[in-house]
Amino acid sequence: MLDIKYIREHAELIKENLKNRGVVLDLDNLLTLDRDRRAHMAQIEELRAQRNQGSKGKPSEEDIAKMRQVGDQIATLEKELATIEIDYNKLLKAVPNLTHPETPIGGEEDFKVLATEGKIPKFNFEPKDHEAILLDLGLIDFERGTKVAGNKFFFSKGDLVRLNQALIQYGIDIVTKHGYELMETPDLAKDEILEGIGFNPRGPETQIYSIDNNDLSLIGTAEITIGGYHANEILDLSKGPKKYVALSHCFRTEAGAYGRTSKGMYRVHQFVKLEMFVFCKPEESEVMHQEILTIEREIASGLGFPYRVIDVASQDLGGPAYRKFDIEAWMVMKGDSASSTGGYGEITSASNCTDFQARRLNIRYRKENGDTEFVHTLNGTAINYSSRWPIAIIENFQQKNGSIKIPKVLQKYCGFKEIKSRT
RNA sequence: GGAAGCGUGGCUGAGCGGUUGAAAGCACCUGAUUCGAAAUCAGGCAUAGGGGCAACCUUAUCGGAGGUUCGAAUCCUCCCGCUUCCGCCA
Repeated sequence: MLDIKYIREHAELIKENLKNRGVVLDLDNLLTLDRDRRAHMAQIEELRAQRNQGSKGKPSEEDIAKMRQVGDQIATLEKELATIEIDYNKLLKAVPNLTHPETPIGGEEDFKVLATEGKIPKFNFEPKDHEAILLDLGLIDFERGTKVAGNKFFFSKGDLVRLNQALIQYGIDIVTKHGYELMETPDLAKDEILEGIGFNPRGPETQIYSIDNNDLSLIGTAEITIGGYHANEILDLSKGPKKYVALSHCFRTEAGAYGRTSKGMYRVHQFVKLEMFVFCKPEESEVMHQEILTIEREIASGLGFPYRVIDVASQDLGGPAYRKFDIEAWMVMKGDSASSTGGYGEITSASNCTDFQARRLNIRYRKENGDTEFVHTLNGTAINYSSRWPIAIIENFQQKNGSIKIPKVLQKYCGFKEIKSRT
């Protein structure tokens, strides 16, 4: 959520930003509602002042009659105000965050490549996608996953499970080394927390599973629970930013997702993710954004598959992000023609959300002069399993004989150097 | 899941329909006293919104949301949380 004062005073800039982000929204209507809202508030306050004055001490019968009238007027105005505020809040929450000046303007394809690392593998055999490899090795069961929980759920088995655990151990060791406090979070959160972070828990376009007869939803990422962790708090950031790394399950309905990019574990309803989250002062957020990206690269580079870093374009940012860096790993499954051996697929996303989330979650910090100010929040993927990180490993390090070489850094965690068929 | 009790400012804690944004104490800040400190004395000490160049004015907030009333921290309803007891259970 943006500050209405800022919107009021920078209407043209906001309109430009809406255009750049491809968001259609009637800003003039919001400004009209804002004026109307404040006018109503002024009137109500005036009448309340009258009533407060009139109701002091023991009023006479005459005063009571008069105040009863004032009360009726207040009630009428309050009803009008409530109606105005429904539309006002809906519109205000729909205004996306401002955009970093260096963010490329444009759609999904208009990202800017900031860095490329590693060599694209050259296979002296026909490489397979992870689904085929894992099925051949007997380490994944989609059919029974579907039987038990529905399409896009699956069972992981044997050494794949050990690989998953190793990935998390490896990720935890690297991130905590950088001073991030390790947490495990609830896998469910209240709708108000989801909304504060910028998710839409219910409604036709939601990506979130919600629980019936309850205000709880399954979280799509630990970003939700860690953001909520400090909701309605005034933080002490005098000793530096608050940095967390949190492990949770992630649940996504992925409504409408289909086609080639949904193959195997790329787009699933449930996975596990280790997520970094930072609360910091506004002047620190750009540096923290770089730090998160650096840690993500350290994790990816250690595993040894090729990847690139992109500066995500304006229309692909989502509402809360001011700027977003994605790491995309090379994956065989991403080959989009018979001639190509692969393509890039997103494995991390690091967002600087400035004060957009903090404003709604009411998270501030105490400045040295005693004032409070909204913090900036940032989040970024450290690593995950049952989804894209194992894909990158399995597809890049597959061998001609159908086995998978395990990156050296993982071997001490999982206790084996390769995954091979047991038959 | 059932029953009872409770949720008031940074903390302790009064108030249970009418100058109560809220007594008192602790903590904290300023000043007096002191060579300095302690003690003592005087004063200050919540947050957010709206208006005003400003001094200032005004509204809201006593777990949350509604309701009753001319008027609610105080009464009613629902929700959330905490404590204790019972039940159930990894």
